[in-house]
Amino acid sequence: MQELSEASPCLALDAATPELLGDEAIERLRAIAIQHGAAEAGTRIFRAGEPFRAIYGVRIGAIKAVRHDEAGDEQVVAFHLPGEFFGLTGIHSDRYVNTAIALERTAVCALPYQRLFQVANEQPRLRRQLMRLMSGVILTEQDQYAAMAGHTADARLAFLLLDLRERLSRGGPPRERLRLPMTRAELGSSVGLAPETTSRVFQQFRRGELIEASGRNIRFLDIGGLGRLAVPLMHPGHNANRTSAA
Amino acid sequence: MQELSEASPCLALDAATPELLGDEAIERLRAIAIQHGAAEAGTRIFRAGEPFRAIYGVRIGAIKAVRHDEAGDEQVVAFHLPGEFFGLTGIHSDRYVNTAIALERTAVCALPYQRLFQVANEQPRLRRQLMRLMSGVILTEQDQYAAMAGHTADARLAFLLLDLRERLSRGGPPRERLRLPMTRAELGSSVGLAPETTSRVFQQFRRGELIEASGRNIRFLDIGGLGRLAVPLMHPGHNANRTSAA
DNA sequence: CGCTCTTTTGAAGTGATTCAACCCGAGTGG
DNA sequence: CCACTCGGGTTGAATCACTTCAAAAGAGCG
Repeated sequence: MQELSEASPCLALDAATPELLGDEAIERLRAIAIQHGAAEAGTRIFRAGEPFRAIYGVRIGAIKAVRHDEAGDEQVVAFHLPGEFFGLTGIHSDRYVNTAIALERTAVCALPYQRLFQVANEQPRLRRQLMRLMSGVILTEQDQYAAMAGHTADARLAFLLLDLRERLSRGGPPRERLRLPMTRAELGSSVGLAPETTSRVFQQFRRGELIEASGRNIRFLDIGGLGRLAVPLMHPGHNANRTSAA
Repeated sequence: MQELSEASPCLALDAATPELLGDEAIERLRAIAIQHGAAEAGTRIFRAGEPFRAIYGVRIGAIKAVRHDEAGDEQVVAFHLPGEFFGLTGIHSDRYVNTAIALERTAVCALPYQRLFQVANEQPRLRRQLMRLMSGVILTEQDQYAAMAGHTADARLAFLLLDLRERLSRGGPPRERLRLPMTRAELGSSVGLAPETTSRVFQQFRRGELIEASGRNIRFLDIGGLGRLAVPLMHPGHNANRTSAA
């Protein structure tokens, strides 16, 4: 389905890298990046509590970042899609705080953090990009947070679907059809809804002719309509340079 | 009530600064920091959409970061307490995305971002601390996010109260009594609850002998009990070096 | 001392969860 | 090739939690 060879987005630190970082920085990054082979669905990239060693980038596929309560049920904290980075919270704690699990056949690359910062010490522009990257993650988190707080299930899922549409179309223009890498349960969990509720809202969207959906295949019929549902929580400058955290 | 002169926490980039940064970095930071005088409750430090110029630190008082939907009602995104930094999302967007409002008489200091990064360019340890700071913000956001998703009003507020207790006792041991700088409505809004619900949960906590509360004055009677309510979403390493974002 | 904003309380309404059953499609083995 | 199984998805009915609306009591501030 998806090619395992591809212009490595692992080096696309945030948006337009080559111009922003300069050729030398790119070369240095390429040298330290460790390309991992394809991981099957369900593979854990790292577990909560493990010592922090590297920041990861998604090349192809998709990752979910989850936390477990002691009952053992998992709560999805974020999704990480191609071109995005995860594992950033480890910088602060020296340990990963989430567990990262592949949702489908997925390839990631690792940027070992010691070496990454060595390079950053010599490359001011890379430093700037790293800061922007982290700031962007904070922004994304806050958007998600605001999207959840005190809004209905429709609004949350409309927001999530539009968000995923944008991120899954990364690079190109937003796509009308796409295949979601996650289950209804995971979709719901990420915005604090039960799987049944998620399913019901999907039905409602179908009846309202907002989307077509069979299984994980989605077709967007009425972006404006979804936007109107999600609108209470949108804000300007909500677009480009999206990245996720772990 | 609170002294306006005090060892400036504006320079306390994250936890134990002097050892971590070195005297020179501290001196440089002190030189660029702009100490603002006391701002009355209700003062806006910056507004969403304004161009990003500086990162702010709270010296005394408290700040709320809010977003407005087009209906005009505000949603609290975060609180910023003494020793914490805010305005970090501006790095990514070149504009502030939230509005920062003083909750009480509050003094902040500004670290103009151009100069801050000039200093960071020459001080590797400062860079490291900045990264850690931002990583910590991401972590905090995720904690809040996880705290909200699919949990009851009791759990959310128990979590919030314990969090505030820890942050308001910054430096010293956790205090048993404290004065909350925000209203019930603001407390509730920050975790996605209506003010009435917040009030009712407070009553419930009182009846359960978990806290005493009259107005904004809180006394913690049973930390363990609160912890048990909030527990589904706690995780280890959740403590030190807290910071907030805007 | 009176005004206003905050907090509290009640009662009714609504939206999401829960529990349970059923369906569907993919994969497996007879 | 078909029956079986298993996980994910859908649907219904009952319950529960939070919100909403309304009203009154407090608290803080001029």
